[in-house]
Amino acid sequence: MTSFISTYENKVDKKGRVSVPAAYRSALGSEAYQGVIAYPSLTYPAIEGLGRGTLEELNRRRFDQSLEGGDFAQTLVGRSDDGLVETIMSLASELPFDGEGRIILPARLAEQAGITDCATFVGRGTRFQIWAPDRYLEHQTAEIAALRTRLSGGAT
Amino acid sequence: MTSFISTYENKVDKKGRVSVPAAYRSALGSEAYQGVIAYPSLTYPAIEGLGRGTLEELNRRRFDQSLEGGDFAQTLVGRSDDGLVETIMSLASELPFDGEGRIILPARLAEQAGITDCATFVGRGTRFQIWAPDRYLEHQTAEIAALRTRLSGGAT
DNA sequence: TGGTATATCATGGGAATTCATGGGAATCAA
DNA sequence: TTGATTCCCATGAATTCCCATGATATACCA
Repeated sequence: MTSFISTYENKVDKKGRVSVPAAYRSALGSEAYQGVIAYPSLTYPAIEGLGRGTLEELNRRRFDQSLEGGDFAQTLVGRSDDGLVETIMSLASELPFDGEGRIILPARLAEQAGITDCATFVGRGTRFQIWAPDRYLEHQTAEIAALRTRLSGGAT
Repeated sequence: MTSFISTYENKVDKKGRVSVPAAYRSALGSEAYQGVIAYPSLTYPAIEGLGRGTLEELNRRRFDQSLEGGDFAQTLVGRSDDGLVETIMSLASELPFDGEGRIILPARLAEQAGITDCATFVGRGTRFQIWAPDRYLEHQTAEIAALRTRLSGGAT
């Protein structure tokens, strides 16, 4: 299982290129396709990222499940209550690495996340996110505060 | 299952390197990747440590669980009630051993734990902690006193 | 039992490699 | 041609690798 952890802040140059942290790249090491899948977060001003292998496993499991359930309609015409997955698929881009392990952030995604000249890569386990550094700082502060409250109130 | 026990105090050199106690290293012996995962404790001024295998299993189970439950959206956007795992992933670092079994403490983690030139490794079973020696001493005293009180007050 | 040899371990410093970053040349599309 | 994209190479800084040392513990032998 590919695991993305830790956070890194890298620069975005004039051409829109950013180095994907070496640790993330080596986490993807075994995958045939060298690059990542990116799509906008629907809940935060951020870009979501996946390895290609993760995306494929997701789609395969979803496909299998709809066939086993006999829901052929969903498989063929996507008539499903869960439009979320399909919407994301349409918004997703394949971003290949250049020789130095960089990707080019699609303008639409960068804009939506408010990313200009710096980008923060945030590991989330099986996926990762790319934020504008200042927005992430803000978000992270709130995120940790919420967790601390919960932990001090409940179990360890 | 890897088991970390006992307490060790080691030096941190100018480069931020510390030897991981040999006993901990041999506890990880069977794991393919030689190193540990570290993240800040959210309740103490300390660093928490795990074997990589533990982290991988955590991510794998989370991934499988969301797919089997048909919650594909969670896999894609992490729309979930527990931000706990995702927050920890963002705060965690992979610390590989060098040839001598040392790791480099990330500045952020060391600072948060108040560690400068010495570090105390504390076995906690399936995970371990790294403390500043003086803070740990203090914490340990309180911890033991609290236990004594609880035990003498409760059972015969 | 005493003493020595051997292995393991924590620690230190210097050299070599990796990594992020920047710019220019080559390629492609229109 | 013109604009954009991709490929290739250069650079400095940070990191990792490699070897050396001393201390401690363990094994071995007389």
